[in-house]
Amino acid sequence: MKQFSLDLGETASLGREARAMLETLNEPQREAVVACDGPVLILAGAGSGKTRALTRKIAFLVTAHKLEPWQILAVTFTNKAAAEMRARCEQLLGPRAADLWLGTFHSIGVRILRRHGDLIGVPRGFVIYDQDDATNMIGRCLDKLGLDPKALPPKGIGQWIEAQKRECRGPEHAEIPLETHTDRTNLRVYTLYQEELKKAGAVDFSDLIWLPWRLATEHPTVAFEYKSRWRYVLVDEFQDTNRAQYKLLKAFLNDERRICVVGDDDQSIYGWRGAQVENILGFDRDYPDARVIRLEQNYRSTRTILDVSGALIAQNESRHGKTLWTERERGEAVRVYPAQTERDEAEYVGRRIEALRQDYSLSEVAIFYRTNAQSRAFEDVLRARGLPYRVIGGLRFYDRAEVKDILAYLKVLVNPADPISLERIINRPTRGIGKTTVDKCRAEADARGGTLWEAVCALAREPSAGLASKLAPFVELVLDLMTFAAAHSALETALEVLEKTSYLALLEADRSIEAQGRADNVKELLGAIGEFVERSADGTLGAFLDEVSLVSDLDGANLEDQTVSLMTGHTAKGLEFDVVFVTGLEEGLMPHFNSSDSESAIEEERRLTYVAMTRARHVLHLSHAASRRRFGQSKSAVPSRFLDGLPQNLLHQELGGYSLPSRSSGWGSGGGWGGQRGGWGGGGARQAQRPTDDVDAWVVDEVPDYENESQDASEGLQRGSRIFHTKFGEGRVLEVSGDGDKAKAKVMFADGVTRKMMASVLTLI
DNA sequence: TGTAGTGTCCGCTAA
DNA sequence: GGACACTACA
Repeated sequence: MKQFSLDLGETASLGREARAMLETLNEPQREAVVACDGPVLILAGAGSGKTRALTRKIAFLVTAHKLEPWQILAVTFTNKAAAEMRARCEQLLGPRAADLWLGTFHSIGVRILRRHGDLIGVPRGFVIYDQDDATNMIGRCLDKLGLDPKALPPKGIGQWIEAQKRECRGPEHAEIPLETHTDRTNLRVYTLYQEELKKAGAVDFSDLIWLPWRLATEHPTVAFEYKSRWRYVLVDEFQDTNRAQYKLLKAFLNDERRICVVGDDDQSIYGWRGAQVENILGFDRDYPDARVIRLEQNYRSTRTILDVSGALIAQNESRHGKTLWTERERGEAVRVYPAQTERDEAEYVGRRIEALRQDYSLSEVAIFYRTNAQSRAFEDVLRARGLPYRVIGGLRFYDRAEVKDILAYLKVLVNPADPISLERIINRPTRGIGKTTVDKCRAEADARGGTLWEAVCALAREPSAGLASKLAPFVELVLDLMTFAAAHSALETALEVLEKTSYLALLEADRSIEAQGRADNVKELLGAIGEFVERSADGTLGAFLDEVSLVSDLDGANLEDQTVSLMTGHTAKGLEFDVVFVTGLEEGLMPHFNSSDSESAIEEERRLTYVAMTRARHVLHLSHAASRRRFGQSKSAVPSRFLDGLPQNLLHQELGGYSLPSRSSGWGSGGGWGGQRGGWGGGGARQAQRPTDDVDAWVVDEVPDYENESQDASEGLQRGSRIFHTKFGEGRVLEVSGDGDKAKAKVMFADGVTRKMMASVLTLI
């Protein structure tokens, strides 16, 4: 076999093409590219050019070591990252890059299962269940077992099952915990759940990881095939892999052990979904001969941003520890804005964006927050100021009811055994098949031991059952669509579904704003299908469904156009922007309430904050609010502990609305920020103050109520008032009864129908 | 069987 | 503030 090892000193003997792959790299990057003959761990700090090193390495393997692209497996965290890496490899290697095995763990899992899944009872045409579908399925299982879903929330059981699958433990596995009664019940559900999934021809997200592992361990021929194929394995964002993913990698790794993992323990932010920092912290235990390379030169941020974020992450106890440095300029101070309310915070962000607009493109501005719900205030302000923005994440496009409806139709056409999708569409749009009928169909399916679809077909053919008149047309519809789908493209099929079900027509006939939005979403889905058919070599329905099952929040977001980006810190991982706002730096939010119980959870929150801060190239803003609306109520908040201990000389304290209401000036002036955690004293000119201890004393009831200002129709509503209703549109009040919260109004709407409803759902116009 | 209204619970991050 | 379950009524 060809000599695989190359020392740095030997690079002179490389061909011109291979040498080019080493150009303009710094020393550690070059070392990372060249180290090819055994396990390699690259500890890559934020902005240290790891994607650059990875793509160069792939190209180096092809040009210097003459590996075929299909002999290289590269695993990324998101589809977007995979697409970017493929594009960059194409620049280096040309069309050869198309043959690389490059994708997320989940997409590679799908690929393997599609090819060999039948060996472990996964049919070729399986569908992928998202968390929603899986939860529904668990609900069905509880039903069958006669268990009460209120006492045993399906979501919780789902998490338990997911935890087992993360350890590659099937229901029969010896190490399943059985200590408590809950464990034992969960196992009963898990067992049935797996059976039902099998019957349905479906797999869930975690199955996409652990079933391929099972394939490899139970079927040596399969393992052998991939072991001989993949001569080099690269893994990005290794700090966020879970145990099953690591096991999967090892199961397909051959004796040459040519694996290169890249990650940053300081950026591990997915512990809550099973990521094992230990994978990266203990990599050199698993592979004692692993070469460890550190990339510590940062090319992204100013020195100030680096120093401030570095001071934050240095407070974590459990970390490899590394010091990022840069040759870049000192840059501007990090601005800290103490806001009064979340509205005030959003206004500040809006003002700053307008000021910075001269120097930076809006596509280079990002607002980060801890929870998706926080986007609202920013959206309101940006909209009011006419600043274009885009929210990434939150309610995902493919999670919207109308989109899921259409996808459910398509899933049933591919795999009618899928009961979750079938139940979703059986009465949508309404065709008189209600719960009672569906229950009868379920019972029939159980009695015959077959699938729900078989039961529906059988009952449709049996007039004596009394359900046939409702079911027969539905069965005929689905059968027609199946025939159609077999001979047409994914896009044509989707159009046919909409046509035959009148789904879109019904939405368009409904004049309400919601229905219009839903109709738009359906059309957007059609656009996505059309785009997929054009782009993909395999434009089948099945391929499309696979893809949409695995889209992440970032996928499809066009970050280039002239809009401000809003997203959570989690979604921001791997991205960078010139101007960054890290918002909501308050105790309870960042760190989040649910993480306050353990030091390790706090450390993860700190890493999340660190990730958010290190996205910034030039200008970084940190902000917090004295009070924030949660669940419709104002709640007071103190600045996050993460603000303490930042180097004061690198911060610029903005004057903000964060101040005590005048009537309670008893806290005195100046020095009020000393606090128990320290670090905030000293700023004599600072206007903002906070109470040192008694948080509950914080006065919030004077916070202006922006949300409900001049909108509540329950006051001022009278006979003859013109009103607006989100569903029925404009109307005129005929009669008002009751008062206050309980006031009701009789309204004549534009469609000529009179309706009686709560006054609180109406808006005066 | 479907719909609107009401009550209740719950709340983070996500492929 | 929203998702969901339950109830009253058409």
